[in-house]
Amino acid sequence: MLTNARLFQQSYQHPQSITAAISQAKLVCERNNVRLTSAREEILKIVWLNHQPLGAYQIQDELSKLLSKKIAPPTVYRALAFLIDNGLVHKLTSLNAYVGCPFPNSEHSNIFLICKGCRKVAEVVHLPTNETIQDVCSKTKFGFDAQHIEVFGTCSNCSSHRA
Amino acid sequence: MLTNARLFQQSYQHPQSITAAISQAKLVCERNNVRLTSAREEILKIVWLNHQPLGAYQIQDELSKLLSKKIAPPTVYRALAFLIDNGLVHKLTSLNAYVGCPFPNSEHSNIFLICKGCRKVAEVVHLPTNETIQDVCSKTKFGFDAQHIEVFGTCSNCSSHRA
DNA sequence: AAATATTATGTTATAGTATAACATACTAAT
DNA sequence: ATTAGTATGTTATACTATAACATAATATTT
Repeated sequence: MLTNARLFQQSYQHPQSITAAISQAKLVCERNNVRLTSAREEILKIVWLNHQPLGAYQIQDELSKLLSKKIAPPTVYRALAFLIDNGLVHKLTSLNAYVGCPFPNSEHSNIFLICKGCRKVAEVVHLPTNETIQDVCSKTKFGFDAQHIEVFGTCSNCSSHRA
Repeated sequence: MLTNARLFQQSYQHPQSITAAISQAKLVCERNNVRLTSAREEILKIVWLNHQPLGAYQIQDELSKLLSKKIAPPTVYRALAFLIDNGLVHKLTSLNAYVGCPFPNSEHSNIFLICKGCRKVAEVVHLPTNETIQDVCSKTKFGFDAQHIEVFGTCSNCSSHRA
């Protein structure tokens, strides 16, 4: 099982993870033969710098501050669409918010653990869950394309602190 | 495994399922000690009459036609919130659309099979998937509250017709 | 290097989704 | 009959996202 669930721990401060994420993003873009432009890179950084998923208009504000100029929504949405297409960012549909993908290279099942306490979100790759979903699809003769799983609850840090 | 996936079949025309859904809804509301008012009941019918998930503003239009008067968004959203709270309707967050729950009485895992061809959505209750998700939660010490699973693909009817 | 094609961004306007706030009406329980 | 609680009507507005068209940057061909 592959996960970044340790980000739920207070001590976890994603050490050099942003720079690692950016260099990995560069590799992904090279492989996909697409361009990681500065706007896209800045937005990826902004998403990564925040432990909580960000809304598009929060990203707009951050980018606007960073560049000291007005940014219009299409700029943000276009960059997000690009990042999502290339597996670098995910949209959490129940929150209308966006998070950086911690393992853009792996095939993944997109399980998101969303903490109601701290609002942080961890992603998990879990093959057994993929298999059970495949089982559901075969039983219903449903041709599988993609899945999106959001799990709501309380992370370990929040449950120990607010116990 | 509990599912209404047969609605994907063209022949499936939910026979008396709307009236069954309404009477079941009445039981649920009685049990929960809440009121299924006429606005709520009409909206539940509207959602049930459509095989495809409906957006809130589509529901608004339908209700407006049905009652021959203007309906404002809060009326729809309040009824939807009520129906969702009582497990009678689900929101598909990736579509911003709403569907009737075929088995409001059962504890369920909320797996939605969303067909890209006909846009119909089936719901599935599948305990093994629940168990794998529980496993993910215990491994990450994440206190489980709820889950929402959306699976995208092509239903049997669409894949046989467009093969 | 210049011309062209392709891709990305800026800009304005608007579409689509959802809720706040307050007034009124209905229902249930004294 | 009065009151408390719940539900609905109404208006305005907030939040989320995209269409459409102009401009700029990059890549490709000549």
